[in-house]
Formats: sequence, structure tokens, C-alpha cells
Amino acid sequence: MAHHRSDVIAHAVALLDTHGLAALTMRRLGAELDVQPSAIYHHFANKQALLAAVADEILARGARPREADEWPDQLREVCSELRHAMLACTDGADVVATVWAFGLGAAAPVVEMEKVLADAEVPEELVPVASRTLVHYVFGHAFEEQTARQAVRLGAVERSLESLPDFDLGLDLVIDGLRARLA
Amino acid sequence: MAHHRSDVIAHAVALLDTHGLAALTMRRLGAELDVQPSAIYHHFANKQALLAAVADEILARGARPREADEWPDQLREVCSELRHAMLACTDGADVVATVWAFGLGAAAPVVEMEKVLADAEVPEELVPVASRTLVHYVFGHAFEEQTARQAVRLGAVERSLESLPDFDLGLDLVIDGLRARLA
DNA sequence: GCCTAACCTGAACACCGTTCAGGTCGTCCC
DNA sequence: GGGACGACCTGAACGGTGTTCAGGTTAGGC
Repeated sequence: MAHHRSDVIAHAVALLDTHGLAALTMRRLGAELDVQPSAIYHHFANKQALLAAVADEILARGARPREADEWPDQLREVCSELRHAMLACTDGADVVATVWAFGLGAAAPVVEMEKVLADAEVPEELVPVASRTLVHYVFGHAFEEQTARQAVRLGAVERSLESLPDFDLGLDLVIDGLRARLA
Repeated sequence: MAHHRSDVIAHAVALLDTHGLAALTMRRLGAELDVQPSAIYHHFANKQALLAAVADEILARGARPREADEWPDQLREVCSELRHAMLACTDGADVVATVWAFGLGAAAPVVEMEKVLADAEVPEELVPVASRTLVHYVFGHAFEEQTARQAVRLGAVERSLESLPDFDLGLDLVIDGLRARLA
């Protein structure tokens, strides 16, 4: 039975979630689809392109309605959605952050942040600075949390998970800095 | 002629810098040292341990004297040193950030940041939040800058490098947020 | 009923990290 | 002088990896 591109993505996300990024192999994904590994190359030019699609799918699955009126809460909404979408899937932060850094996908959250900032009358030259600072914070926090949790689970390293700083507190730090810049 | 652990690290950093992370292979490193790949395992338990040592070496090479008196400038000094150390070596940000996230090394900058913050009478519960926010920002910014630059150089993606936000501006955003929290 | 496009096969290529039994060599101690 | 020991290395192998390619199958539109 023939598969579509979306089938491949769905199976890739499932494989990623259940067995982690290391298990997301062309061979294993092929086996999961009951297909030769080379068949996947009919749908994606290479593994990077597959991962880009996977990252976009992870973000799409985490979409939540927008409800806030004020820009600080709007930023919190976007950042929180981004964070939860990545944490909802094993190694999600790694995949999304890498794909985004390469400029291959996962761009939607940053675009939305820049729109919120522009609507809030943040000076034009400050918009990219603020959006990047926010997204770097969200990626860094999620990546560290997910990686540390996994390192502990695998027993690779002894490290207290209690020391992980609170997400919202750090986010408010950046938002406060932005607010101070607007006054 | 027999090599020491430090020889292996030096050659690994050189290989990383000249040909990038993808070329930092046990086989290639062995060839560079005129030695079988398996010989490296006499010095390091596995590649992760090698990379941890490489990350520490990258940071050590970027060390610069401390001159600032006030805590905001002290933070800028530490962050700037960390950033430049990573950018000085091809894929340096990737290596250092990954090693740090796994808790295998590259911890010195964060320790120093926490000391600066504690000495500045930042509330105890805010110290880890602030240090993590800063380090996530520095890692994220450096990683994006290095990755984007490489993606463009390889022609993998069309993307303007002009849109990269200024490092110091974003850093000041976080420091301002911290300052507001102290008042 | 043919043709085209989508989808897939199966084998191969050139790598990768890692393991292991064994070998060499210098240094220290008796 | 001789033996033990530790550091360092060999060479082959194992079980993976992403990717390529010529060719095969099959479903749908004209």
C-alpha cells in the first residue's frame, strides 16, 4: 500500500516520541512504514528535510487558541505554546531548535512574536532583537530541561533536576527588560 | 611516537576549526595523529568525552582578563568572553552548548555568572534564573549566528545575514530586566 | 488500452562509533 | 641484568548510518 508524505511525517513523529531522536533512522522509519529506506527519499530530499517537516508538525500539534489582549501576555502565550509543543515530544526541543537555526523551518513562532512586538509599538530596530532574545531563551530553556531530564533518566550523569530554573520567571525577566526599554 | 591526552585534544580542536564538526571523526582524528582510530579510546572513554574536553579547551583558549567593577559590566564581560570563545572556532557554539546541556563540561561560565550575581546581592532564588537566562541567550545567539553563517556559505539556504540582531542589545535587554527586579 | 506519474525494490557505496585480543616500548624496582 | 608494569598502540571486526541508482510495480486519466 502506497504512503503519502503526511504518512511518513506522522510515523516519524511517532517514532521520535516513543524512542527518541537517535531511533529516528531512515532504516527504522522504513521498517515502521513496511517499506525500504530508500522509498523515503521519494518524499523527502534528505533526512534534514524530513526533520524540518517533523519540526513543523510538532509545532502544528501544539497550537492553542490566542486569548490575551495585552502584548506582554500575548508574548507569554506564544512562548508558552512553543515551549509546550517542544516538550510534548521526546527530543522535540533539539529537533525544533536545530531546524530553526538552519533556517529550514519552525519559523512560525518567531514571525508571530515579531507581529506582536510591532503591534505593541516597539521601536522597529528593537523588534528582531527582542524576538530573538525571547526565542533563544525558550529554546535554551526547553533544550536544557529535556536534555537534563534524559541524561538523568539514562543515568549518564548525576544531576539534580530541582536546580532547573522556573520558565515563567526567566521569561518575565526578558519582558521586564523590554518594558523598561519602552518607557 | 606516543601521544598524550592533550595532543589528542589539540588536534581535535584544530580539526574542528579547519573542517567543522562533521569532520571531527574518530577515524579522521586518528589519521591526523598518525594512529589507528581505536588508539583514541585509550585517552577518552568515548566521543562524547572527547567533545567535552574539546569544549573545555575552546573555553580555556578564549579566557580574557576581568576588568569591570560593577556587576552589569562583569556580566557583560563573562558573556562576551563566552560568545567570542565559541565563535572563534568552527561549530564552537554547537559543541559547547551541547556539552553543557548534557552536563558533561563547559560549566565554568555559568559558575562565574552565578558568583557575580550572588555578589551583586541578587535574591538567592533569582540567581539560577538569571544565570540560565543569560547563558541561554548567549548560546542561542552564538549558535544561530554560526549556523546561519555556515548555511549561507554552503548555499544550503538563502538568508540575509543582515537580519541577525545585535548581541549587546539583546544582552542589555536581559540585564535591564534584572536591574528592574532589583529596584 | 495505453501512458504517465507516483511509489517502491534491492543492492550497493562509503562512511560511522566502538570493541577486543594482542603487541610494543620505556621506566622503575629488585 | 632481568622482570614486571603501565602507557600506548595495532588491525580486524561488528553492527550500524545516510544516500544513490537502475529498474520494477501500480493506480488514474485520456
